Amino acid sequence: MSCLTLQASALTFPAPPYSNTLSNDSQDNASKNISSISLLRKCRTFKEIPPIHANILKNGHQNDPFIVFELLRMCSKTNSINYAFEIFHHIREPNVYLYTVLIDGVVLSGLYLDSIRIYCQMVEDLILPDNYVISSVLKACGFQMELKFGREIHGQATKLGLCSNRSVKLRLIELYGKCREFQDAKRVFGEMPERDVVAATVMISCYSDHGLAEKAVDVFNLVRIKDAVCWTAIIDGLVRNGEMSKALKFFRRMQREGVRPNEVTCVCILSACAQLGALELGKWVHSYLEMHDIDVNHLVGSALITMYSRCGDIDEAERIFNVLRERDVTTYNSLIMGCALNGKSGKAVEMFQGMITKGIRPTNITFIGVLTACSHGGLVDLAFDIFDSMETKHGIEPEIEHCGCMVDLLGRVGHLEDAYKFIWSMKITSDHIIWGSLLSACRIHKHFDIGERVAQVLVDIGDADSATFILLSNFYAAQGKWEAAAQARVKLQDGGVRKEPGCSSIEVENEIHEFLLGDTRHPKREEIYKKLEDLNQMLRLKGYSPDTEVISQDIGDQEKKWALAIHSERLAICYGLISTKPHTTIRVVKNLRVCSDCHSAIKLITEITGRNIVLRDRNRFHHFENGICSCGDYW
DNA sequence: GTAGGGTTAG
Repeated sequence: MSCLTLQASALTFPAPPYSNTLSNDSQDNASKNISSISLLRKCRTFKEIPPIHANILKNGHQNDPFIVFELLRMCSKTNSINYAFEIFHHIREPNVYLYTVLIDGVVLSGLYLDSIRIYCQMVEDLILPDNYVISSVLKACGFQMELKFGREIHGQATKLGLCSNRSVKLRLIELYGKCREFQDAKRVFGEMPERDVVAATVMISCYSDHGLAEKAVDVFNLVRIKDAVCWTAIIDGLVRNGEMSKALKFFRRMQREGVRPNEVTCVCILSACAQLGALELGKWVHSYLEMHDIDVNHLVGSALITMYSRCGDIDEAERIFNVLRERDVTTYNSLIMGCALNGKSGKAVEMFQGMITKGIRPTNITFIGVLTACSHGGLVDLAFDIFDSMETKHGIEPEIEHCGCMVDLLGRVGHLEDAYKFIWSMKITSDHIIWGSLLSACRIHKHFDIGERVAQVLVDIGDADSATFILLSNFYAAQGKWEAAAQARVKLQDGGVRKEPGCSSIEVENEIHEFLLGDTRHPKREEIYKKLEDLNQMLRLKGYSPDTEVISQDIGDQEKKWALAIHSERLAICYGLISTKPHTTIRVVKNLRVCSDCHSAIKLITEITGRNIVLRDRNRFHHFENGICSCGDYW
């Protein structure tokens, strides 16, 4: 057997320091064994384990494989893998059961390479693998994407006659699926006696992981009796591939077919609601959780907080946070980012400081949240303090996203030269996103000299995407350099990259209605455009005149005014005005940044109609009320 | 007397 391509170097197995007096077979010892085992099985936290372990040592049971098995199992269940290693090192002759339970624990801790090494050690010790240990090590190979070694294990399993085992087959499908070897995954899937719902679920999530949502749906359709987990896998796959409407359709179908969603299903649907800004559906899921007594653990809690905060209801997000039974870093991350997006910078910083005081360790995501908050709130000094503390106090190396927050912040407050220097001083390589963010700030602050330098860098680094060409085009257009602007547009088309069209959506009676620029596809288009015309007249009476500078194409003034008036967010707002009750809040989600002209127009629209309007754009929330926006015209 | 099916925040 040649499985030693990976060295068993990380782990050594010292000789046992204990004397090897095995317990005798007396009735007394047997009952002690059973009581240790049942005690261990009752453990819920790690701190209960050492006293029992001490007792086992005292009674000389440290070499009883059944007791040690239970000890190791409890260590991995209570997330104490180092203690498990310690125990394992002292076992004289570990058998396949003990190796398996250790490998499982190591896999659970995410130490996939270590678990593979332990398996190698086992084979070196001439212990014959069984289907359980093969399944365990295959799981490690899948998560580590260790295809070559995984194939070797597959070969060993075939020689040992273990490949007919269902668990082994499931793990093989998972291994090949995670490694994008779908031919092999399908071959094993086809060998399964029936179209197995669990195997199908594995296939579905692997296809979804690799962006192959259609293939995932094909597999899903093959399954005759679909359970909640299988439904959840396809819904989650669609959500993660950006197919929100399809995901919601599957969710409705799931309920029509009488399959009860579980808490994981709810997390996935809440994530879809958060991305769509579908508050009504999100609320429905929330009440569903309450009605069906589904446990709101920290993941469900985080999903609820994210849903409410991304739908603009930050008060409800805070309320959920406050009543949660368990709060961990994920719940904090969700609310910190929620506060940041909703313009509550102070609250976000307060939460961040609070979690540190409570001893909860922040993650890289926490810093993206709190730095975004600083950026949106213009808190320069505080942002630098926090940014510097990442490495010095928290041992987290800043990534490009964190640097991006800093550049965004310096750009917003008009410190453009500082931002420029900051990018050059970064330890990590800059990208077109960070330079693009600075270019955008240069355009807003009309700092064309720095902008020209930034534009040159962007052209030089040559990894520009469609958004970059649009930024460049808009930058030149803002200076009236129409030819350069047009050239950037030509490059955009030459590169075969298309501009992401501006799209706004609004949820009315549980339906999501989407609008593009000048969209005329909606069944109520006539009423919508009539409303738009009425509003335009009222806007003119209020002294509003369109700021045509924001339109960067070289077209006539009259055309520019029209192009602004039919921006997708205005169409969505008009649909909201005609289809919802007076005084209710209108909530619109836009995929791009709102332009300054629409921003001014919407402020006036809240004055004219007496409605509150909540607009979520690509970067943040704008809560419009009585002619004022929560962003303080600073975004 | 030792043992597991798949799905989860940003």
